[in-house]
Amino acid sequence: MREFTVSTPTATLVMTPASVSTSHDGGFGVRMTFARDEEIFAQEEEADLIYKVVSGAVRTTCLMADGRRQIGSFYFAGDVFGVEAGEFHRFSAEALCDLVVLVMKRSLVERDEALRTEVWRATAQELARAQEHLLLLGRKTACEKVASFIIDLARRQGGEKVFLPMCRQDMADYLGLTIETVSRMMTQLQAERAIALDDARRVRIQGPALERMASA
Amino acid sequence: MREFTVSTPTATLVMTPASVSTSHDGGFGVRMTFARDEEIFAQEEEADLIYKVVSGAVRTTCLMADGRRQIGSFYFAGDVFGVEAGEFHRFSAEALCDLVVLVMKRSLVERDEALRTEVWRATAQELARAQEHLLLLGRKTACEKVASFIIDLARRQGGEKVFLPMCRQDMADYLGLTIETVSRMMTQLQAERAIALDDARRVRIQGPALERMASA
DNA sequence: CGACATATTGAGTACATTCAAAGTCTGTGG
DNA sequence: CCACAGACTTTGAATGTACTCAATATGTCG
Repeated sequence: MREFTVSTPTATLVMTPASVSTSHDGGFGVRMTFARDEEIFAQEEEADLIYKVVSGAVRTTCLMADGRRQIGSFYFAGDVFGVEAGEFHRFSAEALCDLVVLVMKRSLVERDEALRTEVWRATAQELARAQEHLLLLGRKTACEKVASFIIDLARRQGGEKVFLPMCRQDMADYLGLTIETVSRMMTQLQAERAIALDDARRVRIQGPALERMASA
Repeated sequence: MREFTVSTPTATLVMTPASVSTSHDGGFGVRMTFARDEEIFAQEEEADLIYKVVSGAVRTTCLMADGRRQIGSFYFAGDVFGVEAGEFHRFSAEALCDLVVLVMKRSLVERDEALRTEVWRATAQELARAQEHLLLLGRKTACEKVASFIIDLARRQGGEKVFLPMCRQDMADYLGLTIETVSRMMTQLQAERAIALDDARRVRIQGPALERMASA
């Protein structure tokens, strides 16, 4: 169906003394960088590390045997990801674009009071996001899904101008749609003057029309 | 669209000395009971309590302005629910059937080491469930949704015989379908000898056929 | 038994999909 | 600077899965 560059995280892991920081920024330890589409961890892989985005963006995806794909979430600067209830990752994580993260051993996080609190907050926040996502997937129309998605990104980026760091396929796999449908809805939102497109990835929200179409 | 009996929790809150237990069972404090379809907490209500099911079952639901409904999760004996990242509940919670829960103040949980750990584990587990639910809603067919749902319940109940404590409307709102489609899929699964129905709520899983249809 | 809620079945429709083609953007090399 | 290749996006036409509306069946409780 689609292909992914499967390169090992270690291939780009920077472990020079200069790249290792031991405190600040929540106490997360090692800095790592990934190129666009590189895998950070794989589905079914052991989950002994916890990550925090410094810059760039991440998607987590679940791939079914026949190639169907669901994106669980997108993560941006400041977001924590990779937290699991069990021993293994249930989704894989990939860099949406060039990425810098801080990485910490799960066992260390569990021992440190402040880190544990931070990770707990992040987990609860992620659950809230997932629940919002459930409503979107289960009960919203294609148009509402796309509108909600743009509004969500706008909130996270804090402005009327929204940059979409992901391709249409990623949007589709997040929204439970096809690329064609996403594209059609973008066109429709433009026609209805809810958004304007500078190019495929640069959206401007035009007044309150989009909010109305999202049925938040 | 549909109606709910909106009665206050306090109406059935048992606060006699006999019903108050202070420890055991994870340290959750006060015992409360709810009748079928009673509301435990409401969407947008302040989230200052955390709950644990003793017996019975719970559904959490999000209601849109136009009546569309999404069920976030079902909770059974031993499950913790009502945990929020923010100050308010984003879903409401209702008793699926006669229900007994243990209730504890959120502020107390946050102060107690053992409780905090238990609640954290429950939150991470709930996130994992929600992610599985995302895949189901976003990428599975109606038939796969119903098959997966029955298998999930079977795992939680631990056996070939599955009891569905919820009505078809609740199943539909969990699976992002209509009652008619759920009903048709139940009939289809029967026709294909994946399940047998003793009555609408008593399902027997017939060998490995159902697993195959779930595309887990 | 009759009344009401819940569940199933049937027929026609609609929304999103599939398959196909055309258009746009980006980067590379001449 | 322009031409070309490849990836991504948009548009078009036909199809199909799940939905809506309607009727019937089953179950439960007075």
